[in-house]
Amino acid sequence: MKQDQEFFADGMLVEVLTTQPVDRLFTYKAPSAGCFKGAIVLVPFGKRIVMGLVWGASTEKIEPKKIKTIDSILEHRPIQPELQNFIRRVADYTVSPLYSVFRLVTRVRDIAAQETHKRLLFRGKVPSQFKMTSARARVLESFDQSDGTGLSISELAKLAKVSPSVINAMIPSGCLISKMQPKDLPYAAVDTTHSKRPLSEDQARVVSELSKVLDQNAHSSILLCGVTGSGKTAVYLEAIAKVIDGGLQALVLLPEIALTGEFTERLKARFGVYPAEWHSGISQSERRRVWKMVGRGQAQIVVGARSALFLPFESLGLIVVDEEHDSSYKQQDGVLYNARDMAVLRASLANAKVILASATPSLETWNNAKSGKYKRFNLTKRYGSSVLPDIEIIDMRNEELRSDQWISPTLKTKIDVAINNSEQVLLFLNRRGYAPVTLCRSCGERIGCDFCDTAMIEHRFQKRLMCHQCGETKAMPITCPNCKVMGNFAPIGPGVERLAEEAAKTFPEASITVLSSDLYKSARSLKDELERISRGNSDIIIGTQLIAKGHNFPDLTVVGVVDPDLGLQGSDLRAAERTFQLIRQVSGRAGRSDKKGAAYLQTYQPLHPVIKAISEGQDEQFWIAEAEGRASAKMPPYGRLVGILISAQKSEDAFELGLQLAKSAKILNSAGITLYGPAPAPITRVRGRYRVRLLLKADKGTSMQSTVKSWVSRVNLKNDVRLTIDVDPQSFL
DNA sequence: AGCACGCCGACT
DNA sequence: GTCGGCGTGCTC
Repeated sequence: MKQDQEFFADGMLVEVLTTQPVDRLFTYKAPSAGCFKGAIVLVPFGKRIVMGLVWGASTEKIEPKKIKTIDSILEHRPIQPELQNFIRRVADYTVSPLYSVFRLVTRVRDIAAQETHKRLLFRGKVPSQFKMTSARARVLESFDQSDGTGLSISELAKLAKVSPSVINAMIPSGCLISKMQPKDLPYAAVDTTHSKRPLSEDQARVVSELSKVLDQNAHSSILLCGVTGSGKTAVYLEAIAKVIDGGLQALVLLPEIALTGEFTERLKARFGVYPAEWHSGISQSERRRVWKMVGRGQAQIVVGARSALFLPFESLGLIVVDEEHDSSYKQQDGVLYNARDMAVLRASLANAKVILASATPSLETWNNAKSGKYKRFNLTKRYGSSVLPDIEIIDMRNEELRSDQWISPTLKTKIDVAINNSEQVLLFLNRRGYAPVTLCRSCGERIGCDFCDTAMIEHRFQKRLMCHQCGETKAMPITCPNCKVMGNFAPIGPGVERLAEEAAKTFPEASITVLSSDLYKSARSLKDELERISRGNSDIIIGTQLIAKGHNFPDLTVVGVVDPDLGLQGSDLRAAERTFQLIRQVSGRAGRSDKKGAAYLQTYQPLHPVIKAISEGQDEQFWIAEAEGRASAKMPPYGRLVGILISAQKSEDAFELGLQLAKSAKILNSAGITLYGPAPAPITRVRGRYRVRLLLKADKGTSMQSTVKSWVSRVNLKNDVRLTIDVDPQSFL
């Protein structure tokens, strides 16, 4: 909800948060025209002019002659108190300096620049004696299909598939009108009545219950839980419609930018217009447009990645976090925040609603719903006539299979049947590349990365070895780096590329596609490939977790989970949960439209709780068991964790700091925090830097941040030693 | 982050 | 003498 801000007249003293890496506020004089709290300004700082945010009245006593005056105020409206509070709360929660969070808000080039203009065409009347040609007709037709906000000559030429000269020749006749327009245009208004689709009984029930919650004038968090194919999207699109009708803005977060294309088409079909998009694939000029329009309320729906959470909305009414359990919502560098949790925080500060949507919610969210903190709505049936796939276990202990093969005889017969019926098959293996390990047969040497403490993974399509930690590649060596024997290397274990090789031999008639993030240069080329597959141009699709994230293949009836045991290894806190979510999602890809599907899990551990829960459809039982395990160990969400990672060029330097911190563990203990470590990180070296870890654990109710901050600030970091604090860590590597 | 200041070693 | 290496400290 829009709010008016406090005003500071000429010469009044205000505190300003700058983008400069100094963890404090600075006092300035308000400019002659005055300024509002929340204004984005330019201020003199040392010898330079930097961007800043008017934080509030200054209470600091400082030498008057030191105080400088604010240079200028950006055209942009002052940011809402809600966003200012959000900046502060995110900084506190993640133990980051304020300026680093402020930088997430202003990470747009040229927002300080003056508004520029460009020439755009609009539709005019066709004069009576106008000579119509097929090219000219195409131009007018393309125009009528556009959203009416104006097109440049080159855009129109591209749409109508004509040369720009055709268009230029049409302008004098008056059927196209050329006008100078501000470069950053408002987004076309959403029409919430554009195309209401019929909802199933199940969906209609949830929409009507949800509406009651949306009508309340208070913040609330909602878990929208529904099996794959139950139509969660259709439900939350109606929630968005309701919020837009109420004059507020909506933000939809997606975990993967590859999904935005399909999603924006869906919004266009429902609301008649494309939404504003915000993610790393968007051009600088489009970013600036989104940023400005969001602040004026002229972008009603924004679809984006986690960073969209920091946009300066004029009046935010709803945030939807789709696939809320997805681990990519956790930012892995800079400010380490979880976009799902911060979405809930921002919605509460903005007095807005938040909908967390998932077929397989995170244990955190599941627990919040159970305790009543979140309202939970369930979609229990698949939309239309489609039914959930059968899930069967293939007990690998009873299958005869060579050690360099991974498609069991049982799975092979299922695939044969599907292909004979012209149906599609999906083989899921969460491992990129050809083989995860390459060994020398003569001496047993494992080819490792020169900069990290990890194995190099063979990528046969690129004909290179690749490090999945740092991205470094090198050619396959000719001789063994250890024993110098020539060309005697053995690939160990499967990757998707190797599985594809086996599939090609086993099913010589089938057309096979491999989907793996490293095989596509852009989101665009991946999207094209997904569309090609949807049209049925592939019999067998082999993919990593990329394919688990919501893309529909209508002819897909058989899903083979090649190695479901893979994710269960390792000591990761969330290994079971993540494996459950991943296999559940992948299995759900089988059988849409009107064809029943089946998923097969090739496991050596058919009695493992995760495998059993999935095959027996006991989702709730799984959560209950997982919750019990975590609660008894006081692990999240029933306890709190903060990870500390120290890295340095020299292993001793990192350890020295770790030990120094451990010496002052007393202040942690008296605040109810237990310290574990220091210990070498599981991956001890990444990009040539040695890593040492510490882990802090406390009871659920404990607020750890301020204690951790003062504990860490007691030590100073020398030369190249770096320390990061990770609140609610998700990875412990 | 950037920039000035300042305290050392190596050079025209 | 004085040029420039980069450790230290400051920015309203």
